[in-house]
Amino acid sequence: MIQIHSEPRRNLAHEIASQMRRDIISGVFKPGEALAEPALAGRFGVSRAPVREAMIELERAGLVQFKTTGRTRVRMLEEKDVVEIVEARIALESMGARLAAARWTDEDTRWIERSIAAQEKAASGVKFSGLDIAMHEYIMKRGGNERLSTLWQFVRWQFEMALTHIHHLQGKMAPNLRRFSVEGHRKVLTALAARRPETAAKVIAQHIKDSIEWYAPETPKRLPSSSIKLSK
Amino acid sequence: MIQIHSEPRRNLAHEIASQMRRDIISGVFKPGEALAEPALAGRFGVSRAPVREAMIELERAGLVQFKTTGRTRVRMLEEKDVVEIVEARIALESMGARLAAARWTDEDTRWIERSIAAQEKAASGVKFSGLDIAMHEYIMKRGGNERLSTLWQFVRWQFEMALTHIHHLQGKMAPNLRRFSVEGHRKVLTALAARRPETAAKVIAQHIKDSIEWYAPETPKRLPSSSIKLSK
DNA sequence: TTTTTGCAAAGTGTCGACAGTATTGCCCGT
DNA sequence: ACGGGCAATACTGTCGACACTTTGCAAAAA
Repeated sequence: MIQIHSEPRRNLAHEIASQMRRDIISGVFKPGEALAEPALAGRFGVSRAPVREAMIELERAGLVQFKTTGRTRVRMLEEKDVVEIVEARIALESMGARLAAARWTDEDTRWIERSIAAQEKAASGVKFSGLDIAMHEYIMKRGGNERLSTLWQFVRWQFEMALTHIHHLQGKMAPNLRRFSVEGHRKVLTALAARRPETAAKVIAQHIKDSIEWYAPETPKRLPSSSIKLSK
Repeated sequence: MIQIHSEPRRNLAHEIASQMRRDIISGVFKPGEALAEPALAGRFGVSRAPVREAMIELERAGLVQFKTTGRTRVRMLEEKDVVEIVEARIALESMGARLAAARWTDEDTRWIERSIAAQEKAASGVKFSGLDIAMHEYIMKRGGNERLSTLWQFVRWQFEMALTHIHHLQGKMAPNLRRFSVEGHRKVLTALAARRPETAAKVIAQHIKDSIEWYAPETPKRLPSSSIKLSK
C-alpha cells in the first residue's frame, strides 16, 4: 500500500509528536497527567519550540487537552468517550467501506485474506489488536478518500488510547472477542469482494458496534437500536 | 445552544489561526498562494512564533498544505476534492442526524423552523449559504457527539472554501438551488421531528448529495448510486 | 486544627537571533 | 535569443531569553 498523502514536514516537532502519540496510546503518559513543555524538552533533548508545536498537533488529534491557562494534559477518558469514538468510527468506516466496495479488486481480497489468517495466528491480544486496526485502516485507505482517511486516523488513535486505558476493555473475554471479531471481518470481506457498497457499509458498522460490546458489554448504548440493524 | 467544548487556549496563535481561516475561506488568500511566515508576522504585527503555530492548526484543518521543504501554501482544490468533501460531510452528518433524531426536542424543531424561515427570506446567496451551514451545524451539535462535531468543523471549513473557489459552484442556478435546498431542509426536519434516526440519516445524506449536484451538476459521481437511495 | 495570605518555584506566551537550506533571478556561455 | 549555473535573497527550523501568570507550599492568622 503506497502512501501518496501529503508528506508531513520532516522536523523535530513532527518526530516528537509521533513519539508522544505512541507514548500516550501505550500508556507511558496517563490520562490527566500534566505535560509541561520544559520537562518534555528535556526528555527529548530539544528546546521548547518543537515540543510546543507537537502539542498543538496532539491537541488537534484529541490525545491531549489544553486548559484555559495554557497547561497541557493527557486527555481523560470516560465511558461516554468510548461511545463517541465508536460512533465516529462507524460514521467514517461505513462510508469508507462503501467507497472501497465500489473499487474493490481481487488483490485487495487477497490482502485481507492474509490479514485474517495472521489474525487467527496472532499470539497475543495486543498483536491481534494491531492486525485488527491495520485491516480497518487498509479498507479506509482503499476507499480512496484522503480526507476521510485523515479524519479516521484521529479517531483511530483515540480508539487505541481507549483500549489501553479503559481497563475493562482489556477484560476477560479476549479469546471470544478474537474469534468473534475474525468472523465479523470475514463478513466484511464477503461484502467488499461482492462489491456491494451498501452491504459493506452496514456490515462493517455492525462489526464495529458488536466488537465494542464484546470489549465492554456494559457500555451505555446510545445508538438508536434501529441504526445498525442488518435488516435484509 | 451552549458550547461546553474544551475552550481553545486564548493566545495570539489561535487568534491568527481564526483570522487566517476566515481569510482563506473568503478568498483573501487564494489556493496555491504561498504563505511565508515573515510576511504574515508582519501583517499581524507579531513575531513568527504564533504565526507558525497558527499554520499548524490550519494544516490540521486541511486549509493549508506544507511542502516537504517546509513552505506553506493555501491548499489547492480540484473537482476530486469537492467529491471528497461531500462524501465526508455525508458520512459525518448522517451519523449526526441519526444521533440527533434520538434526542430531538420540540425546541429543536422550533429552532430549525426559524432557520428555514430566515433562509427563505435571505437576501443574498452568501447570506443563504451561511444560514444553510448554520442549520447543519446545529443538527451536528444536537447529535451530542463532541468528536463528531469537531471532525465536522474541519470538513465544513473546507466546504466553505470550496464554495468560494470552485467557481462554477457559484453559477447560474442559485435561485433554484435555494428553493430546492429549503425543500430538502424541510424533509430533514420532518424526519428529525418524527424522531426517526434511520430516516433522518438517509434524508440528510440525500439532501447533501443533491445540493452539491445543484451547485455543480457536472461533479463526477463517485458515490455508488445505491448508497443514498431513499428506498422505502 | 483549619483557613487565609504571601512568596518562591515553575510554566506559558512571545520575541529576536542564527545557522542551514531552498528559491529567485541574474549573468554568462552558446 | 535562450538555457544553465551561480550568487544573492528569502525562508524555515530551532534555540535561548524574558516578562507575565499560575501553581504549590509554607507561614501566619483565626
